[in-house]
Amino acid sequence: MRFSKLFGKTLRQAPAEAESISHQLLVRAGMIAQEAAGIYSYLPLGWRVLRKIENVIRDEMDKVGGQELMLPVLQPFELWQQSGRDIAFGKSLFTLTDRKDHMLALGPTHEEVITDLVHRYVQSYRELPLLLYQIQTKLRDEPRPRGGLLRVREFIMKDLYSFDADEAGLDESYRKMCQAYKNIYARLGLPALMIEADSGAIGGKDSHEFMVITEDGEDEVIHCSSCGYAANVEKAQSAKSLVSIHRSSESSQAKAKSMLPLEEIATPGTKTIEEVADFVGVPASQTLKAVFYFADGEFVFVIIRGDLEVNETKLRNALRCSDLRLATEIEVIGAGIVAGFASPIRMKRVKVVADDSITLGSNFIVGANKPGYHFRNANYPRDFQADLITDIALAKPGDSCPKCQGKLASARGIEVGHVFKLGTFISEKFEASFLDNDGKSRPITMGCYGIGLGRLLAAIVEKSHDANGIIWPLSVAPYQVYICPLSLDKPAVLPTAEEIYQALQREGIEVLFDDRDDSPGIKFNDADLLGIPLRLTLSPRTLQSQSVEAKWRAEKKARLLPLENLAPQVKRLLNHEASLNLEYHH
RNA sequence: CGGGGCGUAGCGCAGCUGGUAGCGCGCAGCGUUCGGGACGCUGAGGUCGGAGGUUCAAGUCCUCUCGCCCCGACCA
Repeated sequence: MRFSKLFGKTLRQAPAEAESISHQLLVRAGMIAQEAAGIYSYLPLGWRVLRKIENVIRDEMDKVGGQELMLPVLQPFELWQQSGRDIAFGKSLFTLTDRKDHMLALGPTHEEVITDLVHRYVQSYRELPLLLYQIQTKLRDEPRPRGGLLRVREFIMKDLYSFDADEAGLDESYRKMCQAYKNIYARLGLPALMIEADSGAIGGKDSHEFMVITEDGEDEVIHCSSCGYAANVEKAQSAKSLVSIHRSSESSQAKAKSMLPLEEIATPGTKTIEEVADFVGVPASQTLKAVFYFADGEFVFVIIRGDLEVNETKLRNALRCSDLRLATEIEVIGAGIVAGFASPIRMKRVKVVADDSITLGSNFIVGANKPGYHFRNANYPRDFQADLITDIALAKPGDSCPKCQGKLASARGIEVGHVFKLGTFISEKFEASFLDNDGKSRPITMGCYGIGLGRLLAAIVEKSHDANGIIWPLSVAPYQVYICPLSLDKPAVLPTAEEIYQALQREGIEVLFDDRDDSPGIKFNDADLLGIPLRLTLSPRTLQSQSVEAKWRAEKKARLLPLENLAPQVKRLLNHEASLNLEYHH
């Protein structure tokens, strides 16, 4: 490609709205252009990168036996009603009506369509397992697109669905897919961490996300440096026992003995946990905190140890509700609760959900549901009950690791892949079943596996750039070589560059030829901004010694290559680099 | 949906207490330059996001509206 003919323009300054590094660099390099919030065009350079990423993914999917197909973007709305996910997706689902007033959804994902399809084709266990995938545009009306390509409303995604006869089969498909994902990230030069993830209120049992740790990421990852435990904060656990060894070895009888009689104490003007704890003279972990929610319209009293925070994702899952919001103070009062002195002990009957932390301690301070009063020595279950006791606490940096008691830390990450064990939830809704070898009908066990291509592209830029621009790994670079002739008006420069351009292309090398009559500064800066891996510079100076200068984008130093037989030399350099990368990753 | 910010030339911005729009980059032409964003001269490009209002007069003041960005809520 001749630079002078390339559609797209490099910018010295990024648009003001570009905040994240990847957004700035991709726009400045002329790779993407914004159309509306969360809607982008890929310009020729960006599209070349995207197609390369796509081919790496396709290659790895095919290697594990995936079969590529193409499902429709327009989906009958009935399919979403059938799975019940029209409600779960809510407003994120783009819908429209056709000329006959028939409602259609623009596919945000394709479990419904593919399960409906598989249900019509698969009858026997002999046809399983099955791995079907597509690489296609997805549409989601995200409440808040952000960060350039990091979160958008229209994006290209590879989604694969696995269909197995049983859990064991699913486990095997899941394992294969995780390995394939790791291969993909390795080939793209992307350090991705596999972490435990939340699978949502109607998801299956296991779910993992692949995270690239970077400041511009929008997810929070909680991880332990001593044992490698890592999870999305939505899912992460932390050890809640404050004096773990002592307390876990304590018998329940000893605990019962240590319970003191419940006692009402005056705590005037103490509304917050800090005020109460200070007033009474105990740590926050010796108090109980009450928080109030509406879950699908039902008032819920949530109780948790005073030093912990509620993890709303966990709470939503525990309640199996789709809509969860904090109750307003007026609603709390309306439920007969004395705000600031709320108590599970002295109140009218409402649903109570407790964090399991309340079972780990004893003799807590808790509200008395009476203005200006708290109880001392509240103990579960002696003094109050709960409808549900489970882990609903938010893990925080500094907490103890649930696996090894090491210290947890927090980091920001970009989710570059998400895999789920769906189980039979969706196949049952669509009656996607098969006959096993005993002639019995059983639902197909499903898994789904997604990678967003644009986000992957952005993540690569986030992780691989310097002050001058992008540094593409060879595997996805829009071009492999950048030919940079200087002083075009001097004899031999342009004709020689032209010859090299032709010769490299004959070797099958992808070349961007900077044939513009511009100053060296402009050319070098653009070459750096675009991030083409190998730059070949020729000028009257290098031609004097019958050579060109070769420089890797990622390196400082350059070397001279003789003009004689240049193309095979460049080919060898590129092959060597490619093999180094593979070795490094495997 | 809550909070904050911003819409003036392709991009980055200036334009105060109202007086009829400017700078840098980029773009076009000519000339001089040519190893890390060179220089001179000439030139093209704007219904100041939109609608309504106040005023002799609105980019500037008022009302409404649309769009974009950030934080949060939300998020298979």
